Amino acid sequence: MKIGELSKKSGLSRDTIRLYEKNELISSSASQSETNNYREYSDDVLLQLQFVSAARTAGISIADLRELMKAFFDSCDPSEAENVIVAKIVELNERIEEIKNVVSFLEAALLKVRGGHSES
Amino acid sequence: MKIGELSKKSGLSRDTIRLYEKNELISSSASQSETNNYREYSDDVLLQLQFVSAARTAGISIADLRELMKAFFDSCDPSEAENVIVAKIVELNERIEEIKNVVSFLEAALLKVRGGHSES
DNA sequence: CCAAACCATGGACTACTGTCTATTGTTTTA
DNA sequence: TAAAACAATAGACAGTAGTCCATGGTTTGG
Repeated sequence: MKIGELSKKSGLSRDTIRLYEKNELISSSASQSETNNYREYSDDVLLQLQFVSAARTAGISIADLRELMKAFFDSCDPSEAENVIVAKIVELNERIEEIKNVVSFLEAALLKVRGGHSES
Repeated sequence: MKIGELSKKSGLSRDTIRLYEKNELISSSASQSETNNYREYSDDVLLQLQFVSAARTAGISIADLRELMKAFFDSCDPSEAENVIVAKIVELNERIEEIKNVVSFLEAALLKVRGGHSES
């Protein structure tokens, strides 16, 4: 498919898709036609974009995603790929804990706001 | 305390502290001295900075933190403050779920990388 | 056929965060 | 008292992420 269709299906703008491609998060091939330089995207790219989109929402940087996507698709060395992925899982679990801490703090603050004016 | 001490205790740079103050995440008072315009920070500000720091690490934006800090300290209307805090808790829990989804995806990818070449 | 819709490219631009620098003034300390 | 350390301010700067625009080429539908 061409970028317009990919844009519609992924919900990402053309510009964003091109940005991701420039950063090697996805790849494309040249169009069949010899007369233009349109890019052709496979269905797999749509799946990849869906993952990338979710990961970006979760706060994973483009640079980190490049590493991940490379590990998924380009790695000649499986153990290298494994290391990258495991490291990212660890990091994300840490982030979950951080967010949980913030949530705990907010819940405590909520109790105070709701009524606990016992001190001072 | 003055900004140097606050910087040491919080682990944030003077510049970052000033940035946060400009964005109303913390506040300070004028120094006792009449001859300078140094700012004076209370111990509470240190606690606030520790929260802010954790929240920034967890990916909460300065703009959102301004709303939260305002809800904590400046709100004349407790139910308004409550709404802001509850909304943020909901949002953070959603973010946790998003990150968990990404982790699940990565774990599945790990299985594939580790050996599961059964299909295709 | 021709206009509308599509595509690629490059660069400008925005917003956000944070750092660094220069300047100037104040306090501390040796 | 003089140097060193500290402070405030403003503006420049850098990196990240994404959008917008201008240009020019291509495809498609009426």
